[in-house]
Amino acid sequence: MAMDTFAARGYNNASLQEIADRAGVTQAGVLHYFRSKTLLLASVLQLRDETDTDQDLERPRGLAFLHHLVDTMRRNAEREGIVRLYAVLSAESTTEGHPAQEYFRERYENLRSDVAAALAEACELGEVRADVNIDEAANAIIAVMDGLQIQWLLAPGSVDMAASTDRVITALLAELADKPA
Amino acid sequence: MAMDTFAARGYNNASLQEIADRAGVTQAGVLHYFRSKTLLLASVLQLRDETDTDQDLERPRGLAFLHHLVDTMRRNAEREGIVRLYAVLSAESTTEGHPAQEYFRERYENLRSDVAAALAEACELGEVRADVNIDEAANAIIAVMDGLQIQWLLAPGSVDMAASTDRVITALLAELADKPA
DNA sequence: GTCTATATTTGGATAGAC
DNA sequence: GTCTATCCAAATATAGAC
Repeated sequence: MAMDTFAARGYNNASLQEIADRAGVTQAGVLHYFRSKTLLLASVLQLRDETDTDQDLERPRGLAFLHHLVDTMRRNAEREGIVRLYAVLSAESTTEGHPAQEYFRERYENLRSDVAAALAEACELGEVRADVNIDEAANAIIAVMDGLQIQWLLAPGSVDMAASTDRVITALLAELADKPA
Repeated sequence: MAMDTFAARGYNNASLQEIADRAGVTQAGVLHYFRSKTLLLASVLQLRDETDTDQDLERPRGLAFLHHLVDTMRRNAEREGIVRLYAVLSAESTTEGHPAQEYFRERYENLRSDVAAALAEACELGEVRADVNIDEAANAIIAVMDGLQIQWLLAPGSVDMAASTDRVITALLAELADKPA
């Protein structure tokens, strides 16, 4: 599977040869199916999205969504491949002309609005105001998950991804609920 | 300068040719100086460390250290190159056999103990107990900075790195100060 | 549809001239 | 010390046989 190779090596350093070997076909065979390495990457990302969205049929709201994020981190501690895939590709995508740049830009945009909405719901702020505090907190929650994954990949024993994520969410919620009072 | 090329392309995708062009020498000239691409990367990372440590002669303690982290994020918003260098290389380093893997492992280890110490000092917990909460919070603070950088590189207008970092630190401190009471 | 063979380019690295 | 020239390996991609 191509996904495993991209996960192990990133995009730039992954060769079609290695991907082909792992899939049990020739390098030319891979290119016959996907027309280029870039399109192969796009297919891998699309496949992962479809697999993931099949699991969460309905997006939970408010606190439930935030707890769902913590659960995902807990599950991720058992899926090193997927964690590395996203960690490496998202950072790689910030380089000039990377083929996954648009993908990750959109991905983060969606994540930001989802998390911000969940935070607002959890605080019962409704949609009254587009509070800048909410956006800052949403960005921070997404960031902490991404950053923890890198630390965890390098030193799994020193990082509890779910616990640290939960701590940040709890702390931020306390602040958000406090201040407007 | 090699740093700029690694920052723009990451390690894998950066070619000695491009580095040489930017430095105004030939590709062979670069390899004469640094014996291999791997050693060149090591030199770049070492140079950056020396440059940075010249600035902070003495490590501040407690709250001052945490505020220093926020200041660094504020400064980083004006140094896209350095931000990208670390964001891309640290994620790349989690792949198999990456030459910067040991460097980042140590770097995070040091960061974790520095931030944990600062948190303990800020809460006046002294060194009484190696509280697991402190470590979770320290990991989270480091993580939020790393994650924010990736989001910021992809969408600078949507992310205030310093503000989000400050928010997380403040929120976590409030929690830490609360609970043991 | 998957293979073999090959074209084409590019990468890192070395040898030796100046 | 930096250059030119070159080597070798690896990568993406294409053409055409089966």
